Amino acid sequence: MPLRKTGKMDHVDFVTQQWERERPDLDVSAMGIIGRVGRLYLAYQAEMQKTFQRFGLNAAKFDVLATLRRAGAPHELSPGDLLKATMVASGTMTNRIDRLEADGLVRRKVNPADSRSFLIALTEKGGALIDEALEAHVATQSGLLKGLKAEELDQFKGLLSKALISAGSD
Amino acid sequence: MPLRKTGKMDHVDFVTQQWERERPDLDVSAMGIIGRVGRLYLAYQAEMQKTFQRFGLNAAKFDVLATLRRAGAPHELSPGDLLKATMVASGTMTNRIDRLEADGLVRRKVNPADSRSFLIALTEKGGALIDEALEAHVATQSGLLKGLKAEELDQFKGLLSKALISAGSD
DNA sequence: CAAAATTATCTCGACATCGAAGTAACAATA
DNA sequence: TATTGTTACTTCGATGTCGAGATAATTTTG
Repeated sequence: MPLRKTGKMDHVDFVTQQWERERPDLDVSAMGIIGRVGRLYLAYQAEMQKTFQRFGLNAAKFDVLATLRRAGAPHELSPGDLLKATMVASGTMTNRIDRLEADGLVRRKVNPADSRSFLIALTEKGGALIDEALEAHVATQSGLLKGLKAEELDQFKGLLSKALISAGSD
Repeated sequence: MPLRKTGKMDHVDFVTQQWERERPDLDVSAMGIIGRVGRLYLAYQAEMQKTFQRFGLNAAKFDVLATLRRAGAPHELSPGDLLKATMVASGTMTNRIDRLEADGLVRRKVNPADSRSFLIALTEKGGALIDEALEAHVATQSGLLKGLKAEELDQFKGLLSKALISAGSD
């Protein structure tokens, strides 16, 4: 008789329970945490993507525009700077810049200090768009967390930081 | 003068601080949580991928094999069942099954109940591999969380569940 | 029972990503 | 200054994903 997902069990509970039946020799308790982090990440991505789409953007484009914007005036960074900030591969960044340039949201300027490089600069259009999209984005993010009280958010943030350290990140 | 990441500030703190300087009108507190969930997800993925690679797998293949394994004997599901369990698009699942079949880890069997469909079955090789890989995987997951005490893990799981509900998932 | 609607899977083109190799410019050294 | 090494970015082939449309089988309806 196969297990069924019932009542208030979420998907991660269901999977964990399946494993406990099939491999009772294994301790799958960590999966309850890590699985939920994964589900939460996907839920956040899906919701934030809707916001990006309202502005003709996706997460990749938003990422680059936002990095330029929060770098401060004159909103110019080299591809290498953007690489470090966004943690993508080099070819990926070239591609992202190409597409943003095609959209007229950034432009490649000569880098007087180093002609192997460029300065990627927000255009006027790009700056206006990211400022507007950002406002919607932070509203979306606040909405995603509105079910948690201030005290819970503090606790949550603390545990996330601890978990990041435990995972060897940051 | 650009901000610098210093001392025990993590990346998310750095980004948040940049935004507070550039857009002090916005409340970016939610970003501190959602950003950390993202970083944590990436850290987990990177580490778990190393385990998969030791067995010649990636997350996509592991996902399918594990779904078949935990479904219980006879370890057969239709592509549609796998679709529902793994939340990928239909073409993605076809591709995953093709590759696993090429590796000799699953095979397509006729579905006596419905000839539009198939049964995707673990081969002996696939079953042995996923059983072995799973043991390594749960060990990896436990290791990722070893910096948290049992009480913290309980709290964390509870907050993750609340956050999932708040995000409208599960 | 035949026609229409639904369902299950596959096909295929578009797109994003990675990362190794290529190109060009800069920096260090003799 | 000529050589050698390093750095910055781009190119390009492989891979994975999505999702709309195609195909074939099943189920529902008249």
